[in-house]
Amino acid sequence: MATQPKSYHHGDLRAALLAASEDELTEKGMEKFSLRSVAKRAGVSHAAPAHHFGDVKGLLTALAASGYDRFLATQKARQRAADPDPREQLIQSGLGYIDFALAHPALFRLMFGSRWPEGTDPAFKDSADAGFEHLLNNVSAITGGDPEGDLATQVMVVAAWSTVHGLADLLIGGSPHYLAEAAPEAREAMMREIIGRSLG
Amino acid sequence: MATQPKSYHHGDLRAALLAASEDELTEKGMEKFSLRSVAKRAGVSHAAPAHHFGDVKGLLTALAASGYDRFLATQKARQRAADPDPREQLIQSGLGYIDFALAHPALFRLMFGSRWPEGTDPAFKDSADAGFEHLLNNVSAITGGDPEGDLATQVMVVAAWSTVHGLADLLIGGSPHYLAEAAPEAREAMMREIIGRSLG
DNA sequence: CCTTTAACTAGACAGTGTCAAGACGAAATT
DNA sequence: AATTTCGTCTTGACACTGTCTAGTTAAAGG
Repeated sequence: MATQPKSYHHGDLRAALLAASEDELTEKGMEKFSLRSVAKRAGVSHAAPAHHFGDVKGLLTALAASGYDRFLATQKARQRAADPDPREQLIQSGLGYIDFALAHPALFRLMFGSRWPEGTDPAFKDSADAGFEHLLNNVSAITGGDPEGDLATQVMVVAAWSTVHGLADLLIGGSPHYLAEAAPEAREAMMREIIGRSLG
Repeated sequence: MATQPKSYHHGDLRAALLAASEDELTEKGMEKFSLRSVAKRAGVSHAAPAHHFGDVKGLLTALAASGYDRFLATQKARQRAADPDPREQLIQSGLGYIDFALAHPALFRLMFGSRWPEGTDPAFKDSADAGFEHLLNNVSAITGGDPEGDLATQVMVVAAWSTVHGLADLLIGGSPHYLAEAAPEAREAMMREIIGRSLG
């Protein structure tokens, strides 16, 4: 018993609340999410979260930021284990994008598909921007162009991102059925084909 | 004064509540949506909606179903006004898909990006399925293949849908900035290019 | 040891969705 | 034409929500 569990001061309540929030989100979804239930999970009073996050929006903003960090890590991990060819690297990053979405659907939709997070929050913005920059780097490694000036690079960025993002969001919703219900190998093969096609 | 506005029986409260729900959704977003506020908009008591829709999930399911109907109508309208070439028809349908998402972002995300609607509801299912069948028809008009058996047709269905859906969902979120902030003509040109590319 | 200060609790408040009971008014039955 | 029936809507209550204020605890600094 390295830590006494019931001291008045928690020790790292901020981290505990983030973990509890993610459990709450995973089990109940954003539709049934409750701040008081999160506090109960962490073993503190219902008003404790306010001191660390202000309100529920602040808590969800921090959770989404941590989500973006792990989201990027998932993509990079897949890229490290794959062929270093720039085109293959981008495809692997896209497959990691989709992996994360399917492993954490409610968190993914909190990040991308809701207005809960405060977009102007610095930590949130940094984490979200890092993901976008990673995409820009992956694409410019293929085209050799500047993401800010070169039109072909911009088009490839939008094409790859929208295709991968659309696949992720549709699959979370179970559509289309013959892709969502396909065997993992067949599904990945089809997604590889489609992502590759989007790159021209 | 064709109708007396304050009779005990409303007349068509069901339709009025659906319209009020959409206003509520548009103005406050799903995050601040309130059933009691919807009832107030329609000028009835807070418990009146229950008799027509059961609970809030029932109301949102019906709203999403009506959304799918208009969603499909938006796509068909754009197709009617365009070149009958099958490929151009599919692109126009996709641009209509995105038009609807940008015109009704909260409704679009209620339909595609939430677990609020009850997926097993017959009316909802019919409306949602009609949109999918329309996509299948558009694609098989290009490939000439059977959507259920032909792999190339299936791949094109997934490619087109995910690309268009991803564009719509990203644009609602304001990403990527150089596409979201582009002039309408430039934006449509880029989207045409990207959707066309997804078709191979 | 005493004071300061951050961390957390307790209680109250307005607002939420849902349920039970009843009031209203139109349509159906006699 | 009078009366019953029935779908429609209201009222009031309930448990639960997020947030605010005031107060309690315990760790840190002088």
